[in-house]
Amino acid sequence: MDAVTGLDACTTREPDDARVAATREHLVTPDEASRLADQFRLLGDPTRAQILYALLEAGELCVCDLATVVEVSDTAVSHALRLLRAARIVASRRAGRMIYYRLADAHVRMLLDLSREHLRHGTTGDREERRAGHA
Amino acid sequence: MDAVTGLDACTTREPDDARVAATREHLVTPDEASRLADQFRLLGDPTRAQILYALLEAGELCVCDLATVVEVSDTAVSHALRLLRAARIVASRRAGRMIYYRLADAHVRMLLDLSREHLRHGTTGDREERRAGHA
DNA sequence: TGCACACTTGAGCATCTATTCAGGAGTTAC
DNA sequence: GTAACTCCTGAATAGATGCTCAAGTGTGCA
Repeated sequence: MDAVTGLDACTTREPDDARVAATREHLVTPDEASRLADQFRLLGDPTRAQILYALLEAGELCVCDLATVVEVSDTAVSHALRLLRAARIVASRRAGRMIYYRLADAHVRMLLDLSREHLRHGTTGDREERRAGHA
Repeated sequence: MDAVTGLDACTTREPDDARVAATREHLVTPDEASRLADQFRLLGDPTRAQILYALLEAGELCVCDLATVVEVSDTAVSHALRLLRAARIVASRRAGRMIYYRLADAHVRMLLDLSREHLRHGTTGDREERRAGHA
């Protein structure tokens, strides 16, 4: 299994041992990758995305208003918020019989804003890696 | 359906019309939300996340090396890369019989880096919204 | 020309997910 | 107390997803 000595994995041939070893050195662990994927996956649903962007705009909204804005049932919103709350992506505050939700931290806001700008302004501030036109 | 006049959606009562209308004004469209969700969803799988972070570290890797690093079959990697390529999250370059993949643009790198730092350093540079301790 | 290699593609399948429906919990007002 | 209201929860179902297996494409080498 040692990547440096080169006796491993690929279906048929040995991989580029040095490069594999170097990459593995600083790579996120499977556990970290799994947690990162969990975070991204929660943003990866149209309903939840709309909820989050609505909160990004409004600051905070109750379940009822969120359901109106996003145009889905309040039950669906509640289920969505349950997942987002468990992942600490949103936070809540009770005011009477209403419960107001908001984005939990600046990180989420940055992520949402960054992605929205990327979507809207062509393909964001990259434009590198474009010299040769490969697939 | 007009949010300003307040004759709509919530299961039983009328929502906070002004707030709903104001939010809708600058909100991402359902179509935009859907495309944003598509992007996030592609990052929301442990295998794809590991692939992307491996590319973030290594710069570029062939399918074979990616399979070794991530410890999944080369077929699974290929399927994952197919989706990432279609979404222009990764780009490819052929060199002989190998095909090297890399992250397609700076935006993706920023997104991955931002999220990894957030995961590792507690809950990133937020720490606001923490005064009262609600759910 | 033929074979081996690196990668891709398609089908099949087990698993996960997002919604709806029905009912419950907590809050306010009477 | 009862009633109305906002939101939450659990079960059920239709649809999406990611893997494996088997076969196909394109490249390099003898």
